[in-house]
Amino acid sequence: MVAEVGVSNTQVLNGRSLQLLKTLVERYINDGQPVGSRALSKDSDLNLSPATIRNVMADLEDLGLVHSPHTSAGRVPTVSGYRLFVDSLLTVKPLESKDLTRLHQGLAVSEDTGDVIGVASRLLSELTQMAGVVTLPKRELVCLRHIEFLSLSHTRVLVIFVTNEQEVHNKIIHTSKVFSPAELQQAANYLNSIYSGHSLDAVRKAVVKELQEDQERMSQGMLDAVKMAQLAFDQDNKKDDYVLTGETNLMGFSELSDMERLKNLFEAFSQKQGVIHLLDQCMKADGVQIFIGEESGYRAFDHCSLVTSAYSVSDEVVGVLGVIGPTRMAYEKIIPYVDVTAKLLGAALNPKSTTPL
Amino acid sequence: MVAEVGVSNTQVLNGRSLQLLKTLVERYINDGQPVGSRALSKDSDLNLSPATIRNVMADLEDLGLVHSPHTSAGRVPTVSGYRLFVDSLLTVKPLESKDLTRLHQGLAVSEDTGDVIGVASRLLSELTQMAGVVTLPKRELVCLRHIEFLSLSHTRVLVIFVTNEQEVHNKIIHTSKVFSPAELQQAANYLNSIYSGHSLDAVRKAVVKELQEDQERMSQGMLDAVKMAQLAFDQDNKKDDYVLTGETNLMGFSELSDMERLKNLFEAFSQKQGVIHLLDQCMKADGVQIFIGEESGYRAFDHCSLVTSAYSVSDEVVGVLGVIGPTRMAYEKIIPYVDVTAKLLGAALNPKSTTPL
DNA sequence: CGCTGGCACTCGTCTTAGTGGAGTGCTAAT
DNA sequence: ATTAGCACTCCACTAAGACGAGTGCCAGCG
Repeated sequence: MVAEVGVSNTQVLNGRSLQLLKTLVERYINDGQPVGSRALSKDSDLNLSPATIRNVMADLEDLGLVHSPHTSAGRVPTVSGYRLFVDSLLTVKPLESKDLTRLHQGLAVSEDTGDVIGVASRLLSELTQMAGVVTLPKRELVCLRHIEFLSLSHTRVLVIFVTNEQEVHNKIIHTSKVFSPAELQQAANYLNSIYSGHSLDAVRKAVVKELQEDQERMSQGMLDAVKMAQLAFDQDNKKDDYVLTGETNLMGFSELSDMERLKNLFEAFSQKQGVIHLLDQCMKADGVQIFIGEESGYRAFDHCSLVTSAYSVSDEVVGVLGVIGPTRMAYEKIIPYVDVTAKLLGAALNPKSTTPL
Repeated sequence: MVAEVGVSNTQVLNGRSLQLLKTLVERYINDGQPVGSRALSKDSDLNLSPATIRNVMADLEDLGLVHSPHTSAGRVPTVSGYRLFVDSLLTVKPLESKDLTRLHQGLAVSEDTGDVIGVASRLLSELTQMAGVVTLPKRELVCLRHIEFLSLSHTRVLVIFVTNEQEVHNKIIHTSKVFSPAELQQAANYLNSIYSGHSLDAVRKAVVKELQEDQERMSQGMLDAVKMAQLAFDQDNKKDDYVLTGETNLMGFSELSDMERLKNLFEAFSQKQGVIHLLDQCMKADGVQIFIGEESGYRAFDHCSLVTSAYSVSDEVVGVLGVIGPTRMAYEKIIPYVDVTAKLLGAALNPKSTTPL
């Protein structure tokens, strides 16, 4: 049932030890109490006496997979223990059908709520009873549909652009000269005719190139338009961001009942950049990725785990979503939640049937 | 120094009792411990023995202004006690100059960060070390500057409209027939020419009126435009909302260290509607308003106080801002913070110099 | 050699009892 | 009206003891 697995230590764990580690982790995840040899003896179907189990536990402890809070307590999995568990021992439970339908109806492609990201985040937190997080799609991979300029006053121009299906972004730029509404309209028309349908990243690059190379063969109007486009799509136009929901769910967990910890965690949430960096790392790999406790490298997350998955639109990874909860979480249920949500969100964002502008 | 004040009770408190209540509240706010007769005797400059003070305290307790946690503890102000204190006894401290400059530079009118609301909220939480909240300006009092329609697919039309200086709103509507981009452009032009510069509320009313009365004398194009406008400005277009920052500051206070309470509070924050309703009540009155503890009527805020002030643009109240913290807060400092911030925010939002579109 | 029962030991948790201090209410005296 | 004095209450803290859970180790058994 459980294959043998080599660990960093030269020693090889046999199937029985792994089996025991597995039931230990499962049991600990269930009731949060350190689990003793007697309980383990009953829970596992190995028919071993508590004494034997104690010997095995001593080995596991030597390997750093479990840990005893104090002399006369049972064992608790360490981070390495959890890691081994999720990597090799975990038996993922399929999603319950009611949860699956819940996800489907929430992220139905027909919906044009304009806030699919928010919906996905709420679904994650609702289903898992922990915190759900979804990054906004990467703008490099987002395609421009329409751009518009509005004069505010003097040289202040409001740029509005629509991406993908229905996302609207806006930014104020300062132009070098004063434009009439008609000129702005013309510039927008020009840019729309050329760049509509291209990714923002591509547009940015093209704009830079044009300004370097083709200045002489462009009309003044075209030149103005391109210059404004450059201002509009300037680097950190819209900083990476994410939607986090269900933070309050985290306040129920005993491992986060320490106010200091909780405060640090919530501060990390509102400062965002740490979380963003963490999530960015998950963009690289496909499929479900997990950070357990201190693995994340951020002190605020020391007692939390993060289960993430990248989501893709037309086979291109555009963002990450995931669930944040205490290290002691039901990974076997959370993983499929995250996995399926990522896939459905990708599908919902797909520019599919709708005809281009 | 302290005037006599009638209370709901027929009995009238003399100056001495009030003086004592005042120092009691001040002292309690300072160190959070129930204050005893001996301490009060030393703190007040009345030169009374502890025994006398005890008699006064018994009176105050009968009036429900103070309360004893248990037999041998000092007294703690009740909600009524706090109320009397802030209404009649409080000596407001002027703002420290460094805080004043901080506010001025943060809300300097020249800034066009586009996020003055967020800045105001952050300033409030930063200066008070509690949570800052600022409602978005009321849309009824916000004036339309420009409207634009973009066809998404079939009958789905994206409406974008700009209000005041630089705020951009968007919404997707479903039209009854399919429009060409040119038709949409025409409709937008028509609406802009008529309604630009009017408040959203006025536009909504005018639209309804036109549809009822003047249908026959309008062209088909005008009719379509007005119908779309109606969809766009339909009632709860953009629900009232607010920006809340510094929630984590609240996690340090001992009166909110109970996880259950804290969770309720944070859930109220994320559900928003309760807070919105509370803040709406503050729109009516001008100047600083205070809700102490259970006065708010929301259980989640039972142990919190809310110090608010409406902010106005050109003498018209458009929103509310405030500070949320534990009931035991330094009102004499918080009040001026809120007061000044409201005034500066109003000034920063003023359409002043910028010429209309 | 692996497994098991037994036993002494450790340690956290809970209860109980005891002590000290802070602060009150009441009463009698000024 | 104010005050000093006194008995009383109640919380907070500490110490001690009982209990229970679980361990480590050892000796015996297949």
